Amino acid sequence: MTRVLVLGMLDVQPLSGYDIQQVLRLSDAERWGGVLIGSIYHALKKMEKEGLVAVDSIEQTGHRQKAIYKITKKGQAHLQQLVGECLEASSVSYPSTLYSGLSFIEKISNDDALTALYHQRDALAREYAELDNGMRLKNAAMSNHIPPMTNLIFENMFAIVKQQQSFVEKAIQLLESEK
Amino acid sequence: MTRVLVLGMLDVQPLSGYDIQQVLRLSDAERWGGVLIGSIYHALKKMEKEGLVAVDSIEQTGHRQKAIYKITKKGQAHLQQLVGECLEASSVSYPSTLYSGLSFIEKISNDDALTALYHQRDALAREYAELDNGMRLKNAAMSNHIPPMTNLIFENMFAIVKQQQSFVEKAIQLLESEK
DNA sequence: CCTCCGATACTCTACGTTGAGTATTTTGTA
DNA sequence: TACAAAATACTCAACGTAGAGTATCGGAGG
Repeated sequence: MTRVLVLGMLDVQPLSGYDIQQVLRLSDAERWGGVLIGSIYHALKKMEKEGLVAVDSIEQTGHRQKAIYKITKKGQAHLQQLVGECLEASSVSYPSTLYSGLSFIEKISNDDALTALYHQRDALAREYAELDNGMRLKNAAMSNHIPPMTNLIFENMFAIVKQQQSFVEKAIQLLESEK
Repeated sequence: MTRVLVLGMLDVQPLSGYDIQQVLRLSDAERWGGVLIGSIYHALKKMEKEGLVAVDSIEQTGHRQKAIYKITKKGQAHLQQLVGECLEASSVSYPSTLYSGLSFIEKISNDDALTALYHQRDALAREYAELDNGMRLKNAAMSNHIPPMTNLIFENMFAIVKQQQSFVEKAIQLLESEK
């Protein structure tokens, strides 16, 4: 997945590892992608060896230098391959840590469990607020003309968070009723 | 997460790595957990070094032997810690591979994209069917007395798959309308 | 003019995951 | 009873992730 993001960005224009990190940070991909610095540089190095990307130029700034990578023909073909795979592979992702926590919830006291789930609820509320804020910013930046696919993704993210909120709410009610 | 599952199971009774794999496979945790063999043995070895689990006994069968692990006092404390963390950490998980595929969907032809998304739709339908089947089996095995928390988890899984299905449907419609 | 803080650009190592691979034992079946 | 297939039990190396750590550079305030 890191590879798709990195290749996809390099296909627009040559970038350095740091640039990629920045663009990712500013784009909404940061929220759902969660790709960290280490993975980006690793992917670049790896893909360079595989001939999917190549160093375009090296910019010098005093004693510091940065490598600008560009995508190769082979890399573009690989990108298409990867995009296809991403689209067709089953995409359900369950909140497995929460599930495992709930599965073994009897291992801790009812009170401790409730406290933890209240934190969970707060975290979800924050997530929702940040998402909302992110979309407002995006809307403002694009003067209310967000591309339809991006919009679909946003809507899906909202739906996922909402679903998770109602799930946690039910779990809390269940625990509270057992008091 | 592997650790919670492994510790949680060992807290019920001593098991070997292979046993853990089997129990996981039979339980519904296999569906959402997706913990692989390698990870289990790795977790066991690691936790043994940390004093969270210990070898309870070694069963000999001819020239083959299997190590039965048990949880330690320290491990039980750690398990409680972990369960708490699992419950309180924000649990939203977005389908990031699908998102990245959709983000770069212009990199492939409209037709290829649609073909891939039809596969995605099929995969989701299969997932739904398997989930349904899994719950029926569970219901039968427990003679319709599934514990409420397990039931909540099942319901949440259904909701997630359904949400994903409607998302993919919308994406498909969007692409078809652009033909 | 200096200095200190934050941005820039990347390195490095520890860690968990993944699944193919290995070797033994049991089971079905002819 | 003999043989192949399946189950058992685990090993191992390659790989990606993670994020603390290192070092340089630019600019704002004293």
